Amino acid sequence: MQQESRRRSNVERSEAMRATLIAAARRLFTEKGYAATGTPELVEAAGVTRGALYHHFADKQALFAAVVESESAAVAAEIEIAAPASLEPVAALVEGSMAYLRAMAAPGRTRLLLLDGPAVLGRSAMDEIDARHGNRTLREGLAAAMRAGAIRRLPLGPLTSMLGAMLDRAALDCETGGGEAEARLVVEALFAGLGT
Amino acid sequence: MQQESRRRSNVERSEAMRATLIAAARRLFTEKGYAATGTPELVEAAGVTRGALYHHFADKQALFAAVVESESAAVAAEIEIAAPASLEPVAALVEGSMAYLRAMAAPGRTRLLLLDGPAVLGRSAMDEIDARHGNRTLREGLAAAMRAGAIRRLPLGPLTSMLGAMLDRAALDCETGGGEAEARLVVEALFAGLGT
DNA sequence: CTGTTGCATACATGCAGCCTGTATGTTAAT
DNA sequence: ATTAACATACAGGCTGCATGTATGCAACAG
Repeated sequence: MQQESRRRSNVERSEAMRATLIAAARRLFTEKGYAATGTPELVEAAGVTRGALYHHFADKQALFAAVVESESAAVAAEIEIAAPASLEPVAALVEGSMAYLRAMAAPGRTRLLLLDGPAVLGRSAMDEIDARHGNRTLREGLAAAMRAGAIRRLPLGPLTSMLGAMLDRAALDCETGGGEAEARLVVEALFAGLGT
Repeated sequence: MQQESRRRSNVERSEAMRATLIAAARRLFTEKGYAATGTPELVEAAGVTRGALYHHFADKQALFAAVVESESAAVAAEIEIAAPASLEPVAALVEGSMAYLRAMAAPGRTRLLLLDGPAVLGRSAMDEIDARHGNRTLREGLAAAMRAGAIRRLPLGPLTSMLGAMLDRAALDCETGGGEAEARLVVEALFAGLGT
């Protein structure tokens, strides 16, 4: 009956352990933040010991990075569903932006990805992660809109970076009471203002 | 000769001690970040003991908040010099924005105010500080431009917040090699796009 | 094909060092 | 004399590592 859990290949064991640790870490990091979450509490929530943690991850920060990577990918996936390439360029930008705001409304995501992430991993490391996920979708949307002549031609890197930061901030504002509708007004006005 | 430093009123002693601690803290927090700066090292750099620190500040976080408050005020002062009310509204917005970027180029300021600040003090506390300093100047500039009919009427709170975040991000990008000239292009385009 | 032998991997436990916050002691101002 | 300003000593917790143990795995012998 417990034969499957006893007789398990090493790679299965490792993957299961990593998943368990990442799941527990995501829960605690999103609920209490990075600094307030200790590794003793973390492994106790996961039902394992600190030995397992430090076997699979170099340090607490590496586990945090794994959680950030995972959540960042989940957010990007939600965006790509809401803003398919079939939409008109500017509409896709607006819809993708709103999908980002909805995705970031998941409890604790803003703290994990926007507050603790940059402070713990540093801006450059977060940029590298973002470039593969959330910001990539925005960059592609902007590039498509420029190619179609729907918005002005501007330096793509800085523009993506700055508009992304604007959306990050909108996600934070939505969480602290700011209405999503008002954010949409501003987003639409800014994208419209970029029109040729 | 040392009479002045021996015979000193208590309020003078306190103010001098607070200033000494804040100065040392600013240096270390900007050089190494909040988490990597320990209070033993901090007081040793200031030439005092930990007793003095915990006499004047509730905890390490409170000292950090004092440093943030001080730097934030300094940045706002630099902006108000560069963007006087005599300028035309949109020009004042652009010049104020560029002054903000230059002010944030001081070593370590971006880490202090944009990375560690939000993570350590929380978004709401940082907002409360910003509302009295950096973001206040932007809000006033936007309100004036709206009153003059130079830009579209949009919800002032969200607009200020999101444009401020955009400038924060531009400051970070400038630090990691991104050219200030490119940032200016984007800033000018966005403000121009807001024009009526 | 099967049992055993040797090694690598996965994990548990215990330890050392550091840091934070507080409680207690001492000096100087009022 | 009383209180404020600071120094010193202490307790608790946390991180990372080093050591110990069990389990999977591969090769070889019989």
